[in-house]
Amino acid sequence: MPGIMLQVYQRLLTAFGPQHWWPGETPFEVMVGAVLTQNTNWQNVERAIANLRAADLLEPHALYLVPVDELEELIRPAGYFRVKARRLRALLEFVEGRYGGSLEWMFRRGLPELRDELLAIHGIGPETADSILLYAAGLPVFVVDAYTHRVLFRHGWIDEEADYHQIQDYLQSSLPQEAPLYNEFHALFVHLGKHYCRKSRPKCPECPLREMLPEGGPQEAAS
DNA sequence: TGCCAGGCCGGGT
DNA sequence: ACCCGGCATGGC
Repeated sequence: MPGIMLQVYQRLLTAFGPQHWWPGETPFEVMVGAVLTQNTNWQNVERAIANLRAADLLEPHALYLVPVDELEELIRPAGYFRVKARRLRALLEFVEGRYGGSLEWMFRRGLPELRDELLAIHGIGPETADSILLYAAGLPVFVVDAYTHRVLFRHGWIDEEADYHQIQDYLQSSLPQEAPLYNEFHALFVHLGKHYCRKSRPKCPECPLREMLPEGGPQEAAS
């Protein structure tokens, strides 16, 4: 009998199909997107990325040479643009200073050292670090986000107060440790969270996981 | 038209 | 240790 999370994965995959989800055309674009999407709609991030692409700046050394105030204007559509410009600077200075601007060299560092290095950068928290590790470097790290938390909590599979690493451990210990699986599963969580397991007005009756809800419906958030 | 979106940091208790 | 405000744009 397969684990519950494997069953969830199978159901979502059957219902939605493979997402082939890759949040960028290159590893560097993925890295930039990971910072820009912090608490922000992906659609806004795409506008900011489009600005960077139009300016031919989707490359570590080129972007590193851009002054913060210019960077701010380029990424303005992504929101929190002053904060994010500085977070991107911190990341770029790290890549430049520590790895000579080479993501190849950076990714060669591997787990768990690279994760620790990323977390030490100002403005890079667990989700941003893990997005870079999974989607840019292809390393087997499950990305936990607000959608993941909500889906797992509403079905009673985790506590509402479960922190990032508890949720990550739960998923990684329930699944084969394979990057392609984590990649696809995370994308399926996002799709589910956006269209069915939404924050307000969830569509549980039509959700592919409806039969896996606890007795009496989804867990409600504590008041 | 308000509410929300793929977080993270820093300051106050 | 915990809680909370700040950060900002654009779509539904």
